[in-house]
Amino acid sequence: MSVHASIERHAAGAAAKSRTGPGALARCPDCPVRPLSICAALDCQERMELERIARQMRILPRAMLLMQDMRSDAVFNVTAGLLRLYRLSPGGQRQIVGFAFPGDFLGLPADERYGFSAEAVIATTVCRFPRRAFLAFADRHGRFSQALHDAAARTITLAHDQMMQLSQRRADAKIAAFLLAMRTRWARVQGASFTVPLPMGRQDIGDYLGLSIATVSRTLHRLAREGLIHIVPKGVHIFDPQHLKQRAAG
Amino acid sequence: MSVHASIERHAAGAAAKSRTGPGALARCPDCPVRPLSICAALDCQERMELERIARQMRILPRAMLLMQDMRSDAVFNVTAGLLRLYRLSPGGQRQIVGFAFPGDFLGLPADERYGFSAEAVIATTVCRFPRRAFLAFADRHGRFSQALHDAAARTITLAHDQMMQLSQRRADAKIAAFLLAMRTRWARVQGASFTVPLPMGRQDIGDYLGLSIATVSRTLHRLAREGLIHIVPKGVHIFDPQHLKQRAAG
DNA sequence: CGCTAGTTTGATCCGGGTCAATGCTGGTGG
DNA sequence: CCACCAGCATTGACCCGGATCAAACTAGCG
Repeated sequence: MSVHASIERHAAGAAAKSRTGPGALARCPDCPVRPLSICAALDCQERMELERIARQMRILPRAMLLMQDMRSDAVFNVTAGLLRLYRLSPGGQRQIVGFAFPGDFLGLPADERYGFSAEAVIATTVCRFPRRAFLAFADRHGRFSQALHDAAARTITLAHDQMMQLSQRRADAKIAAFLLAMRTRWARVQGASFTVPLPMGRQDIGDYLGLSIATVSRTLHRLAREGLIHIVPKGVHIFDPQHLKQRAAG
Repeated sequence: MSVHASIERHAAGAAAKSRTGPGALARCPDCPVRPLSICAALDCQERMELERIARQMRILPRAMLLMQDMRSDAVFNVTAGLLRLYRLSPGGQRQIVGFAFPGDFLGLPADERYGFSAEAVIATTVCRFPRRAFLAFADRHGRFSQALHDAAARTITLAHDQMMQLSQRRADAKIAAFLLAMRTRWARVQGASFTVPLPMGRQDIGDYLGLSIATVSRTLHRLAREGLIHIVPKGVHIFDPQHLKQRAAG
């Protein structure tokens, strides 16, 4: 199966009709996630220069954007949707090392090959930059390089947060911490909200937290029974974040 | 208790007597870990410029180098010894998010504050750079900036590796993976070796892998009983890395 | 309407946590 | 040189939470 299976490509400007309806691909000036992304470090002029090497891509649910150990020939900026980032252990099980939200930057590993695989959880759009041209651009623009480094540092912090979750012994603490983390990350994109979307399946949550699918389900329902959350299709309501924080602390 | 308690400071050149005996502090030209560190990206001229803002420090065992959430006023390059990097969860337990080996670079978080605490496991020496001056230097030298970014990317990969270990369900898989990882990291410093040093205590290993001290001990001895390793004071011998790899796979 | 993939829920088992006792080692002082 | 002590490591006994297996249930969707 090809890596870029069921991915549609568009030139950045091609589908731009200054519509914001579903399926529209915004050009840089209308980019909905610019303030969240590394592009926030660019001025109008520089953005136009960067846009010249960008191509927008749509990725259908379950389609793969990039694959672990393949040559990194492109880097990406997520503009909408959600990706799961995962590695496969030699033993064959999947560890989800993170989720990529709108505004997140992807695909610059230490060596020449991607460090994980990425596939769309829901319909997703990304800006694709050829790696060489992107690095050349970064080299010419110090502030942008700085933004890249900040993004890497944020990734490290998120990785450490996830370690804290993984090392929690009790399942309810893991789930509580997970829900709060998801709330925080969606808040960056959509603003604070009562309902926390969980577009990923139970299997994904389990592979992220190191729990079985059964325990994820059971624990969510236990938290619901205790009145801390309310389970809705593809998401939860969080009634009492404070109390949930207490649970996350263990 | 003060953060820099029981830490001795030395000007970079002060203790340099071109000795390499215990207690000697090498100047940059004699730096034992330069090829492993970010300084490898510098030529002789640039190294001298960077050395001017560096100060060597010795850190005694159990002394703290930096503390989570404190303002990051300096960054560090480890030249000898070993540090444990950890965060404390709100629940009060310690998660070791990594160990810093000779050649490792420390202390550039996303925001202005350190993301974790670092303390010496054994007697350790580091190069200390004032943060501002260091960033200014990096800004002037593109290749060095690049090296910094590579270091960050390697940190991310290591964090993902650790997630794989943490998410392993069986303790013997975690321990096996841990031993192999330690072997690899020491190999960068000392060259490949039959004996893998484990200067950290069982509690550290447990807090790194999300295991209790009892399980760490039991599991090590089970692996020893099965002939895969031999336990020595402050370390292990690895007889059969292949077989151990199999165990790590789960 | 029936199929499929995902989710919930129950029953059972086992690995690792916890608690506690014992053993070991290196450092200190008589 | 040896007795003692403190900190760490080892080992045993017991118990609990989450994995596993399996069955029932639900929601999309052709």
